[in-house]
Amino acid sequence: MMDARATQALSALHIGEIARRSGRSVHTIRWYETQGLMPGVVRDRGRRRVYSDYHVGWLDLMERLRLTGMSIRQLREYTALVKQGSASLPKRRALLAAHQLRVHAMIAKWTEALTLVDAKVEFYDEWMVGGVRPAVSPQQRARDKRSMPKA
Amino acid sequence: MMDARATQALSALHIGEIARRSGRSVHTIRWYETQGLMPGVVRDRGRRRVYSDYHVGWLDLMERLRLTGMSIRQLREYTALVKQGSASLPKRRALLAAHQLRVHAMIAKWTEALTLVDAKVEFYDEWMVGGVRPAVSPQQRARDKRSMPKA
DNA sequence: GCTTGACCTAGAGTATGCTCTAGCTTGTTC
DNA sequence: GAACAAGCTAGAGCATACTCTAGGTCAAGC
Repeated sequence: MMDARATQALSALHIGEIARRSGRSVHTIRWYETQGLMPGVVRDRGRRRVYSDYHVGWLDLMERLRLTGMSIRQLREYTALVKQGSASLPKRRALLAAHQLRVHAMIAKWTEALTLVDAKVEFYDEWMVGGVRPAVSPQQRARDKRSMPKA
Repeated sequence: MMDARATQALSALHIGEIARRSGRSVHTIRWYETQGLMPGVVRDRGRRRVYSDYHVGWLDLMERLRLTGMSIRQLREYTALVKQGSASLPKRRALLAAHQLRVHAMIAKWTEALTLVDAKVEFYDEWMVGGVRPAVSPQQRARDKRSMPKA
């Protein structure tokens, strides 16, 4: 049976290992720390950064938030809240919920923007098949599509 | 009844007007031109750029493609194809269709990334209501959500 | 013909988010 | 105790996409 020290040792990771597990470079992880995005990083006697499994999950969250368009500035705000402990729970929840709303709005915007691209593709198809430029402009077509999505 | 010259005159726009109509700055529109993103721009006797209604629609398309993540480099490729005339129709269609696929893939990726944020929000809710940190990690919760979306 | 506003070119500056280099220290292995 | 990998800090460099400045030109109204 493993004792607490052994378990602790198993989840103590140096920067190279956490870089490998998170798919980032060591440079990026150190830069994240300078930007205030890495809570609870301690150092060993040789001043090396020591991470745990927690940080693998943390970097996963950071990646997802970045991927969905959250800026480094906002990630810093969120990280600062996490560092404050459980008193900041309502604020953390609000920050993430606001982000969710923004992402859903962005998806709606993208979907809307794609209507014109859809229309362009169809327009090109007709043009290629018919050999002549179709009369209806893709802009008009996109408007039609939006107003009558089920037609 | 309007003759061809009058119609032409009506749709002849200077850069300030097209900036106003497209919601961009004149700087940006000139910069787009240097980047090869403005096909068919002619000059008047005083070397001023002359646009038409076509360019308003063009800038709308550029905006939608940018918004959905297309890079300036790819917009340049697309514009170059448009400048080549109808011989490039199959390539244009392919470029736009590939972009559509990328956007749909991106939306799927975003939706997937949001599962963890959803889980975090629920986790915070429980934590706030219960006063103690819930046992299940948001990472675990996100995994559960993905594998059993209907549970 | 002079003022005024819009336009012109060339190029510098900015914001964001990394990404890498240089030069040095530390821990481990033989 | 020497070699070597991995880590450290400070700071430079880079890609993308604008955004703006400086210094001049042009057209239209008075």
